[in-house]
Amino acid sequence: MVNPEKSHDWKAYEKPAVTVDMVIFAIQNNELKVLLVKRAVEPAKGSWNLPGGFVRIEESLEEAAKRVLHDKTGVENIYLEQLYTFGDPKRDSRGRVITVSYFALVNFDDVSLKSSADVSAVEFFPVKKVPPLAFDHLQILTYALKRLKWKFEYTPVAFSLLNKKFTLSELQNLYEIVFDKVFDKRNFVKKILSLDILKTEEVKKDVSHRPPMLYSLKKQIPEIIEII
Amino acid sequence: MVNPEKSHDWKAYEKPAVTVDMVIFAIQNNELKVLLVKRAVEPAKGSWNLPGGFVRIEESLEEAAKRVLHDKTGVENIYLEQLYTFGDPKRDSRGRVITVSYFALVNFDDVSLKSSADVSAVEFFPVKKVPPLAFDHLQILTYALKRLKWKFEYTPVAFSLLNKKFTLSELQNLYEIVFDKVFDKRNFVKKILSLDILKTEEVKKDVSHRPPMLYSLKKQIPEIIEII
DNA sequence: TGAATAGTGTCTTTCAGACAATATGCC
DNA sequence: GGCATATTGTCTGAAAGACACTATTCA
Repeated sequence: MVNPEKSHDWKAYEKPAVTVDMVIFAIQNNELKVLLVKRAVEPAKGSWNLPGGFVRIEESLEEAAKRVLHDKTGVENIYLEQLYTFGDPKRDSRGRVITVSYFALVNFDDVSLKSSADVSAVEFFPVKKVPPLAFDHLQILTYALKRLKWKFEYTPVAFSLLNKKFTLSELQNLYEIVFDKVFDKRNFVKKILSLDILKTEEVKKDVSHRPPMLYSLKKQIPEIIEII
Repeated sequence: MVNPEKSHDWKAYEKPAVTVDMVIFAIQNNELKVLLVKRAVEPAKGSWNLPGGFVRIEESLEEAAKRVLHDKTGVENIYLEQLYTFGDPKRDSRGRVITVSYFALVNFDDVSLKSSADVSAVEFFPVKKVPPLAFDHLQILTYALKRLKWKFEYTPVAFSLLNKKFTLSELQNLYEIVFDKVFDKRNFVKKILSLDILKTEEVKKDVSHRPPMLYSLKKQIPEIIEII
């Protein structure tokens, strides 16, 4: 076998294909959901998997991730973060495919799902009820869920899933969905407000009960901050 | 341009090269050091960079990382973790090269540095005094340092850098090197022992002062645990 | 005035952090 | 006894967590 480093002839060396796979989370009906696509082509035709695509030769990994995200959901400018790179030589039956996984948080109301030639369905599934996934995509999803919880605990990503102005109940509700447990309202509010990252807006209108205060994020927020 | 997903002819599509780059940390002379190699070949001939190599078509990413690590340092079975994947199209002047970075913690005493045809020098540098690095390797190193500190704070990785039996002073010394600050001895010991992850071994022999107690890690240790 | 949700305060316990004196072994 | 390093405890302040009642709007 040729050693590419020694021969300096690295271009002649066989290269793996590189893809991005997206774990796209959203909240709907008080549930945490993840976007899946049904494959219309081989391999694993007919099975569900994470949306993804090949990285083009002239685009960066993040550009590829944004392209896939936009193609499937129509959303832009959302929270996007690289997760992990999976490169087992046998993970794809077509040959050597290395995938760089990303996770994204989208506001469900902003999404308009779009299909394409290679998929027969695009759908959000509750993370507790995902169908069997092709390739190693369950492993990727599991990894993303772990990262999601960590991010909620230590960074202000949760606000990416809310509208610009939100109530403290909406925020608490979001944390309760992600961590799948209830928090004490008094302690939750005390903690959040003590972080000094929120400012009050106006009072919410058109609710059939005591109207809550609307809050928004302050301009300068630390990237790492213990939330819960 | 051909769309590989639609054409199903993805093998004809131009593929990027994939490398692994290693950030290998060790402690020597009470300093945190990182392993660098001096390039003997173009591009960037004569400049320092992180050790790395192309991922072979039949090996996993982690196998590639272990191979590079072993080739340069001779060590095996050490702490190894994937860091991040860098894929800017212009990061390497030779063409499209995506690199999966790894970080490793090695015990300096176990290392025997080895050169190879493509490098003219292999050397540990104090992280505070690294020479200019080729490509985006400074960015990778910066990222690795951030991860290293996080790992020290929240996981028991520090013990990978110590002998199996160690004194609490050695452990504290390690933390002081990594965080570049001093900790109060009483508070440090109180905190570490309260974690209930250490067990006492025998008293250390052959020291010319009061002999310290040796400790070792218990068998079952949580992966995430707030240390400091 | 009842239904629905918003908003708020106290107590206890735990933990981080500041701080220095005594113990042990070797020479 | 002197040197070098090991070992140990108390106090204070901050924050987490348990816990329940009052306020506001609308129908």
